[in-house]
Amino acid sequence: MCPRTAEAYEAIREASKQKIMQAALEIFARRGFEKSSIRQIASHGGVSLGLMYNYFKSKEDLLIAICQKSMQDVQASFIEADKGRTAKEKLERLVASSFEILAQHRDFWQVFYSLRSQPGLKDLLPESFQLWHKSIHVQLKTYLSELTHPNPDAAAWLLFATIDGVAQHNIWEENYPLKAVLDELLKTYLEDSYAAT
Amino acid sequence: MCPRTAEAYEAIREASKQKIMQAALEIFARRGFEKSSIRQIASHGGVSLGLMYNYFKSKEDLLIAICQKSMQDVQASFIEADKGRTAKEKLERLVASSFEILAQHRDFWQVFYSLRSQPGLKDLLPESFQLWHKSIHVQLKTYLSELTHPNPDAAAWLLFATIDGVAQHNIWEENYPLKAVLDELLKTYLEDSYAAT
Amino acid sequence: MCPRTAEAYEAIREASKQKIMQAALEIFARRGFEKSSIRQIASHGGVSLGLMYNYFKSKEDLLIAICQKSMQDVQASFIEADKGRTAKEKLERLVASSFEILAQHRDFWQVFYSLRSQPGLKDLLPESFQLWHKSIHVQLKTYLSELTHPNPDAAAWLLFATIDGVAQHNIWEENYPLKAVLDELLKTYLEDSYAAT
Amino acid sequence: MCPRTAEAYEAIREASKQKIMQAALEIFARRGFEKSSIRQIASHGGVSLGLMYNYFKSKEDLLIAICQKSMQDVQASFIEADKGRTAKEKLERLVASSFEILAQHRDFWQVFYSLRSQPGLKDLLPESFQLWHKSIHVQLKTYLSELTHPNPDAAAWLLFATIDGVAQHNIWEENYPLKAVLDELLKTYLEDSYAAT
DNA sequence: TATGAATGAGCGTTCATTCAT
DNA sequence: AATGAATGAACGCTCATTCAT
Repeated sequence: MCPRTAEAYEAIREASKQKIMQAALEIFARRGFEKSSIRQIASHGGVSLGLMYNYFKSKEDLLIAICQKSMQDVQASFIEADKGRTAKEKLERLVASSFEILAQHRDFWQVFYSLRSQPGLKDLLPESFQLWHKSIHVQLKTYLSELTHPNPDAAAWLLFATIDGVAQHNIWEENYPLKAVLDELLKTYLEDSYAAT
Repeated sequence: MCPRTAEAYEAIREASKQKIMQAALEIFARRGFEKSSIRQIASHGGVSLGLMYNYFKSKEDLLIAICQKSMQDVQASFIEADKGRTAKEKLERLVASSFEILAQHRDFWQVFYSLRSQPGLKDLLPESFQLWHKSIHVQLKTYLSELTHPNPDAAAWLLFATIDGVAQHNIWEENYPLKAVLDELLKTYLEDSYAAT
Repeated sequence: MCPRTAEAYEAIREASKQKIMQAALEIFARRGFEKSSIRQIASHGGVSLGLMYNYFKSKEDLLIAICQKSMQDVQASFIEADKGRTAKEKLERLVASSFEILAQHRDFWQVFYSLRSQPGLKDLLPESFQLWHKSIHVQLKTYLSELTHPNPDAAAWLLFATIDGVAQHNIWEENYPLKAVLDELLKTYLEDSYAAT
Repeated sequence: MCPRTAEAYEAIREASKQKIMQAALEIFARRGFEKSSIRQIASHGGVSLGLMYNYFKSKEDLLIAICQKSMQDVQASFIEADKGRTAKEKLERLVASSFEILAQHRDFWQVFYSLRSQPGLKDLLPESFQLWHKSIHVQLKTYLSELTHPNPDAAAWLLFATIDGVAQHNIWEENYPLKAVLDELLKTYLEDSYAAT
């Protein structure tokens, strides 16, 4: 009753995995990790309850898998952003692409921000998130150094916090004036007034 | 007909209430609202499981009571901050006092930020939080207008996001260079260069 | 702070006891024994939670006390009914007084009937209820014998069941045509047709 | 892709459902609905605590399911009873079948009567029970009309109360002389003396 | 591979009861 | 005599997880 050609197995496995992860991401974003049940995810993904455990050890394991996959996408986008010529252009690109990524992966960011503020869950994704945080700070610091900012380290932290804050306000607040705020952000941080101060 | 006096009972009640609220705040901050159980809170507070229900209708009611109490403290501090003479001084005080409050009420802010990012929980505290959000934006906008900022609305959103972002990074990140970042923040937003641009 | 003349104590005790029993009877009738809480009863009676335990060992003990007191009232009324001259008159009086008692002690009967059908609770009031059941049957059988009923034992059971059934329908059913049914009852059981059959 | 067939699952489901319903009926009858706990039912049925919730939304839902199933059986028996030729025969059959049903579904009737007398629970089964009550009265009234009873409405209420009362006494009283009482009942209500009076 | 019935630890909550005052 | 704060066993219920098929 269930013969399969061997070569089809891997494709089926991958398809099921993706289906489950996509369903889980949507449910996690909509209801939060704690309040999402495995049943809801399975039902939303159109698979059986037990199938999930063929691919993921546990609910937390599923969350980790989703985060790692999404982080890869995000990282890829960031690397793309680094291709500007001048430091100013790079910074502009970085900001612009950050918010494009935010729009494209809204569900993931929703989940990401709620994970980051939930103390218990932060420890689940220890390495990647911490490393990523650091790397963003370093990247920003580099750009600001190239722009001859007098205090690139503190300014990089500040800019990072600003981007983070805007991103979150944009997610939680409806009708957030994102464009105006980003314009203001670039004006504030990219005025070539550093030499003057 | 010789029970305790009414005042004695009131004192006992108030003490127990505070003990429970304090214990709950610590547990909520440490583990998140959803993952905190009544049993953990009771145990941490050194009271029995059922005592909470003498004072709070439910776990959610307890959360609301905690938030309202903490919000009062926070509001009081903010009002204090408004006593500067010039707009610049007011803004400086607002930023300074915000982070003093953050340090003094770390647990509450931890809980606040995790509530705000959890989809379901945002609706629990609808009025006060939303109003507060708005009022901060308005206050910042007023200060920036007084400082003749060319685009006070967008700048107020931006500044708000920055403060929010710094606050969160300061909470999640150990050894966050808060002082340097705040200096940079004030330098960035309080340069009296608005007239010039 | 709480001096009392010794002679007043007993009066106070009795008054409190009655207040509690009356409150409990009303609550039990309205919500059923299981769903009534000690808190509700104390609150309804205007006394403190703990006072009840000065007078009654437990919730069940309170129930028993109420039933015993009410049964005494009921018994007294029944004895009164036995004062007719002829058997026919006695039977008429018994029926009439039964339903008067029912109307006067509605709350008790409500409780009584719900107790009787609740298996666990039947055992709480073991003697009085059983004895009372038997004595009613005997009394009815005597009357019917005097009326030369050919099968007084079965008829007494039947009449008892009828009275019981009418009483319950009258309690649960709104707008129950009690008067018409009782007329019919008397007509059915008191037709002097026994000699004929 | 080789799970059990859909029919196999359905059979398993039905078996478990029946097991739970049967266990619940027995426990409800023995201890009353309120005093019966899900744990007792599960234990008595030899299944796990949570299994009930795979099949029934709640404890109340389980009760409703049990009542509906039992009511169907009861209704079927009543319809059978209506097949007599004369009104007298129909009435005889109705009474006879009522008490056969009572004997066959003793647990259900125990539960039914305790539900009916418990104030809060009466509202749980609103439609079917109320309708059924009415329909019995109507049916009895019809038979009595056909028997040219001078006051069929009151007599129908009376007969209904009698049947109800006998049924309950038969349930609560051990060694109840049911046969004799029923004979007496039929004699009382089926004497063809209506024309004479 | 895929299914979903079954489990049971743990949750929020209630409430009869105790006891220091 | 009277109070009500405090207790904790037990409740109905949820849900991540297991496993026979």
